[in-house]
Amino acid sequence: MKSLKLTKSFQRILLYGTVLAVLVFFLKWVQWNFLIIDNAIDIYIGVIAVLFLVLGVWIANQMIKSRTVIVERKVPVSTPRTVFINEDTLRELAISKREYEVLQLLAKGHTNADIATELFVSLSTVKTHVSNLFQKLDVKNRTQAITKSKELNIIP
Amino acid sequence: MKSLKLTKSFQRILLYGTVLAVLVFFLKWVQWNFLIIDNAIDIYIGVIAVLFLVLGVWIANQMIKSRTVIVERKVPVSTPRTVFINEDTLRELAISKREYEVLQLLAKGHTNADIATELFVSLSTVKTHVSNLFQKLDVKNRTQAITKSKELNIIP
DNA sequence: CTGAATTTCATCCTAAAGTATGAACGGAAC
DNA sequence: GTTCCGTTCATACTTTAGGATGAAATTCAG
Repeated sequence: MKSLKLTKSFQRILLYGTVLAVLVFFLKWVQWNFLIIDNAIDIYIGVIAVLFLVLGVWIANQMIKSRTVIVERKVPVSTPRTVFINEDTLRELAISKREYEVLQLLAKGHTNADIATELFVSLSTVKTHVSNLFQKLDVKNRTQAITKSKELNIIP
Repeated sequence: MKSLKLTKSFQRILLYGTVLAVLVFFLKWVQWNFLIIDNAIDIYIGVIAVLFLVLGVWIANQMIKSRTVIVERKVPVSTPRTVFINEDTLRELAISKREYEVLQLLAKGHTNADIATELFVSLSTVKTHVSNLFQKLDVKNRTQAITKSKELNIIP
């Protein structure tokens, strides 16, 4: 990246140098020819002025290709849902892996009995997990647990 | 707007004209002084060249200012959630106003007793509404009702 | 290895949810 | 008017959820 930039700068310097050299030779030639005509010094100076004016414009254009102003524009993007799970919150609430599995199934609308079957544990175990979840989420029932979990982005 | 732009252009032309006039006087003065020194024509031409080079750069900058490119950059903004309620789905499911009120409170995690109190109706009424909702949503309990309602975008 | 946290399970009890059925009332449409 | 629909309410019953408590097995870091 840096070598490329240096190369480009070098090329530009070479270009400018060449242009200046050609210009100097051209000026010397113009000076020679115009000096034959007496008192044509004003015309000569005019030519010089125009030439350097154009050169100045050209150089400035080369230096600043175009002035680009970037305007940020806020565009609402429809997110499919909150995709990102807030794992920090999950850790803060000290919800264990197993409890989180229960929470996920609970949020799907499964009953405790369903969850017990799916996780191959007893109904008592599920109830324990659920009760612990309620305490950690600071809610009183499973519907509040679902709502709060979605608000906290700890479930999709 | 257009008159303002014309005025600005006029001001710019006046500015350029004044600068040129001042420059011409300055040049004449320089020419006068330098002609005293014999063969100082090269130095004089150098001064002219530098002056008009700078002038060219300045003019180019002035021109570029009016050539500023504005690029809009779209910044995605995450919407809080799906804001739009799918009222078509709501009508298709034939969910009545009162049932929808119950559904909204239900989705907030309120118990049937809470809903009864808030809507000034009896617990029996709420239970009836809830049962009807379950049938219309084709679910078996309130947690499934919440999940499905959110999926169908009929509640926020 | 020991202690803390996790996971597991049980039992008892209460509260809430959910089902089924019937009925009364009012408004809008036919 | 009467028919349909939404809303209201009640009663009885079953199921599920939730709370409290205790305890055993497992895991895992210090």
